[in-house]
Amino acid sequence: MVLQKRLDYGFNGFQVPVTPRAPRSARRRSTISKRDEDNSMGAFDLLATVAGKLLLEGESSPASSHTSTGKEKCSIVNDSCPDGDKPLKVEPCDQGSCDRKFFVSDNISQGHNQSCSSKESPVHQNESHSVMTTSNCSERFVSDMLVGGKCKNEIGSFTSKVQAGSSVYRESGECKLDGEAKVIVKDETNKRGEVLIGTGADMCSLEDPMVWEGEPPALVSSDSSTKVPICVDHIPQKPILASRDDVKIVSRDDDENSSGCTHPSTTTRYLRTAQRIGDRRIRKVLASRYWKAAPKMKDGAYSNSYRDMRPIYHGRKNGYKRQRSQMNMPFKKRRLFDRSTVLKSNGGISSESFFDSANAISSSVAGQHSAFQSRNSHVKLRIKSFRVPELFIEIPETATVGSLKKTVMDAVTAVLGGGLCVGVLLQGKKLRDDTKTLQQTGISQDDQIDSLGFTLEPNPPHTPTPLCSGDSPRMLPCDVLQPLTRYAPDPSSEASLEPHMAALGSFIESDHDSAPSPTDTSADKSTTDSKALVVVPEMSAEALAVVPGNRKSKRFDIGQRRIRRPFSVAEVEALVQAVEKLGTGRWRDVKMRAFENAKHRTYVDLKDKWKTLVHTARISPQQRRGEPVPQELLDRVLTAHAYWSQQQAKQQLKHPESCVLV
DNA sequence: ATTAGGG
DNA sequence: CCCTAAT
Repeated sequence: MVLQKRLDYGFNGFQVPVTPRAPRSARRRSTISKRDEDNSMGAFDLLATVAGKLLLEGESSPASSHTSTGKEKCSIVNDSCPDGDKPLKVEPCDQGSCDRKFFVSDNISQGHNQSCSSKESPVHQNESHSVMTTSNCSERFVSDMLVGGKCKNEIGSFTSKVQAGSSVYRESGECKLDGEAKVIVKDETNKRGEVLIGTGADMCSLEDPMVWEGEPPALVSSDSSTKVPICVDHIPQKPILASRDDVKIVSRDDDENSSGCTHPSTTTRYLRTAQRIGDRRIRKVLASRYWKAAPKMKDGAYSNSYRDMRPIYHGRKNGYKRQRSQMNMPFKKRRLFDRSTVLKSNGGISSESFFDSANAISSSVAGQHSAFQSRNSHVKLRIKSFRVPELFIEIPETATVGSLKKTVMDAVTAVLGGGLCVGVLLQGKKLRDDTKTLQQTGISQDDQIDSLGFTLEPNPPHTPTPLCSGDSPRMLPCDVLQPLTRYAPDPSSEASLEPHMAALGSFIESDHDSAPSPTDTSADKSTTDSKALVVVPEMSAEALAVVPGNRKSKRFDIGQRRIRRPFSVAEVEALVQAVEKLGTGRWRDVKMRAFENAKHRTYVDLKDKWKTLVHTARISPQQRRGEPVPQELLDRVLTAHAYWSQQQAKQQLKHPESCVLV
């Protein structure tokens, strides 16, 4: 048996909150709640436009692992870059079938990585590029974001059409938001004459053939013969004017009704190895099923266990076993094998531990978005880009590039398809009342428009709720996870307040609505610097998982494995304390007592955690993994376990009749 | 819906 | 964490 080497790539800025499957309880819930509807119509229906159309597309796409298929959305462009950072970018693309709008490639030049990219892509050295590499990465992508086409709202209450023109600004008369406002996402030719949307090689740095393996990603053009790849991070040497018709993307939303939706959004993040220098972490992590999705992988390639703590040989054993058993498995079961292969981590460059605290996909609209007041009293906005939270990916060295692409794609897709909703921030403050008009909120005012921001959030925002927050759990300040806030050298991150994601690791659910967002404090900062737009805090992944944002996300949700959320010491502490008090057979009570507000922790989870705690306490410290649990707690675990085991035995002696014969 | 255990 | 069986 060969130990499988896995490459860990921390995607700074991806924050991949692989949308966790909704808790069972949630999954059982009714389909579409009122809230869903409300949210679906939330701010500009960007959710539907952006998340729904773009991301979910990957759902049905075949699992292609070969780069030769040209179906991958994730591309690793520059392999010449040493071990250090491997920039990746998520780009909107269209494989012709409009199956997916995103793909990831890594051709972003980085400030500290100039030598690499410059070699491959001379263009990176030009002035326009320096912008990206230095402080304006995200900004650049903003323009990339093309939102357009017709999108029929599923709720059917209204139709919105957000369009993005290419270099030529265009306004759609059909664009309607709640019948009140028109949002035009415009991609304007920038001053430098750079156009983000163009055709063919002009658009992206194709110096490196690897960029577009197979068929070049392109938008579906009205003229089917014309492919319009959208790569924002590569600044075309010359401006390319594309007519609006050139950028039409067929929406898959409602096959019958949706005609076209264009909104490729691009985000650039850096893909980097989790550790420095050629350091490839060798881990055997993730359940074998995580990797099952990666086609063409040999048995040995499968990860062996999800606990990262099992003997290697289990890997093969399990992989084989699963592989076989899967064949005779009902679909319901089988689907579980195709789960996401991504884990979310703190993404810290040097951070070792996985930690999926912020389950929030808190994607934020990074970068500036400019707004324009049109003569029709319409508010025109240009959203430069949405930030995709950080992702953490692990993949065997033996995996193909294609599988890596797919893995990344899946991760991104999972995140985006998990039910995103759009949040609107003004002056750094979140606008929660969806019923207010842009006029009322001030969005339409010239002086306010620059402080407007959008965020992509993992879960539908709470509907406007009363001031009282009693209904929602609050986040404990403790257990703040610093690493989470790490982002790639993206200038926009400066503007974004990182701290917001901090507390997500807390076992106490945070309350999106009531918890003051860090953003609030920087309102003035946003205000003046249009570049620094929003930041999006909030949302706990949990919330995300609980209520699918829309039908699509719902489908996506199916079979989605819950994201792994290691227990924090604080949680362990709470668990231990509760068990000491209640015993080991009353998980329901333990849950209610200590994890009432931690919706993502079910009593089964607690029971399982206790099980592992007992195990952990029994093994040598050297064998333990993950965030170390204070020995003191482990001692208490053993003590409590012993005590309650004894109690249980006593009970059985007293009431043998209740004892089940084995 | 819970609990207990194996995977 | 998932999945099941048994309550």
